[in-house]
Amino acid sequence: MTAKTALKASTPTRSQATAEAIRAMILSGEIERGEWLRAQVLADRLGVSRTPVSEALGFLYKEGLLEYRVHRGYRVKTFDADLLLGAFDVRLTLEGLACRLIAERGMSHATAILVRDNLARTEDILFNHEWTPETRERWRLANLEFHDALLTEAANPYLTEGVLRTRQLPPILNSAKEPIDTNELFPRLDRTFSQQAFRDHARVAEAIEAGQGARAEAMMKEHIFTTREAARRILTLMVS
Amino acid sequence: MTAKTALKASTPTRSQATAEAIRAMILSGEIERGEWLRAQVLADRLGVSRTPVSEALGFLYKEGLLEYRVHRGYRVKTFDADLLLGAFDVRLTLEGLACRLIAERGMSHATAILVRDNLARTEDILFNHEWTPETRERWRLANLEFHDALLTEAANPYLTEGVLRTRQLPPILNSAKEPIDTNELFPRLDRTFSQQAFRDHARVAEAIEAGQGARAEAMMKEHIFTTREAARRILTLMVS
DNA sequence: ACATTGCATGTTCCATGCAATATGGAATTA
DNA sequence: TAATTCCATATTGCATGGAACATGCAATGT
Repeated sequence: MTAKTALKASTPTRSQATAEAIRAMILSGEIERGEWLRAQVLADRLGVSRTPVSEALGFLYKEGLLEYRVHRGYRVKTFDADLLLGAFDVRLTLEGLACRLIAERGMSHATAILVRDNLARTEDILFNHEWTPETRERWRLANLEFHDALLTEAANPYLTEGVLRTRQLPPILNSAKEPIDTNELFPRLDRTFSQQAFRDHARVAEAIEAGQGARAEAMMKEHIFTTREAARRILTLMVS
Repeated sequence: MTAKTALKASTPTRSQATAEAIRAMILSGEIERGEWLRAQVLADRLGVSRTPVSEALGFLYKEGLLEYRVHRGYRVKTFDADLLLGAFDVRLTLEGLACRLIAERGMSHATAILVRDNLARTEDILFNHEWTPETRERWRLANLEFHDALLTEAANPYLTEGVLRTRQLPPILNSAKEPIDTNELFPRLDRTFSQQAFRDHARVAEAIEAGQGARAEAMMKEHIFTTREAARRILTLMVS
């Protein structure tokens, strides 16, 4: 455990800063799954009182990151394969819906530009550079940007919120003491996966621009389904 | 404003009881849309301190019922037609997914019994009784029970949570000072709508029991789409 | 041995006082 | 008059102490 960590002052309230700090602790594995979170301990560690800690925990609870028991407090949610796969089911359904809606109602010019640029950058990363942890991270961020751009374009808070919730689980999965580095395990497979993902993205974008709603939806669902299967394989790896 | 209201002691903590009390105030129209919620006022009215009120407001905010501004507080979220229709888009997609998953993996015996019983009761309500506000309310509860049974059977917290969020909006819609009583406006239309909903339910159940995933999904989506269109008509009624 | 009851302990839950700040209008200026 | 600055005020945000309560263990009884 690190000593008293200073909170970023960039967030307007201590509660929000505290929530982000605790979230980071969970995702980094500093706080383990199933561990009870004591308010006083967190408050001391973060240099705030128990009040903003309590608010932050409630916030993360509503986000689905923690579980709660009256007069016992909060702890990092534990989950099994069914829960993880279920999260992917919801996610692919909702992101598929987003693509169809965008295709049917048309994409804004700004998003169209962003998506095209994103695809060009992603292609460059994948095919003009060596596959190192650094390029892999750049690819991961570009990948996220693509999905976020479409979510934003869909302009549906319920859809966005639902997707964001399902995204919490996979990072927790990797927050184990010995996170699984797929790139180290299967560098070629990992790169092939990324290239396939890029081609999926391109086809989704093509379908949207052509106004092919059903195709855009199906393609996005298939795209995320691939990730779902990968997650399942990793999960079985961890269990065995 | 009523005098100091005693909170139900049935909930384990004051915060939760307070959240439910405030939710009821919003849905009953006692608190109007766009109105700022002052913590001290609510605390006095409910006979608690500001702490549980604050927690309750944060809770309802995360549920999507309120909006929040730093150092200003919370107020009942205002919404437009796009947001409401978007909520229905998400809801029909997710409940459709639930039906498909259940059809594919098979329904538990307990749920099968419950669904069959629910359909029998609903049919009785609709075809063997006069259409009064009282029977209408009984139908509404039976209708809700059907949807909840399938949500429970799907056993996917992300799906359930997403649907519950979308359900918050329509009640707010009716929380205006002069709620729209569709039954009073169009009693025949209202009953016809309910009967159509019943037949939809029956077909969904039939498809699920037959293991027809795609049909179950499509039928549930169509079923909720009908409600979506009704909501849209009501909304235009309110604006004009 | 096993179940049940009572209790000590640690933690959450809540009340309250003070500090921080967003806001609306008065005072000021061009 | 219109725009701008400044400030009083109301309200939230936060800290802290004490009440309430779940839990695990020891004592007691069957």
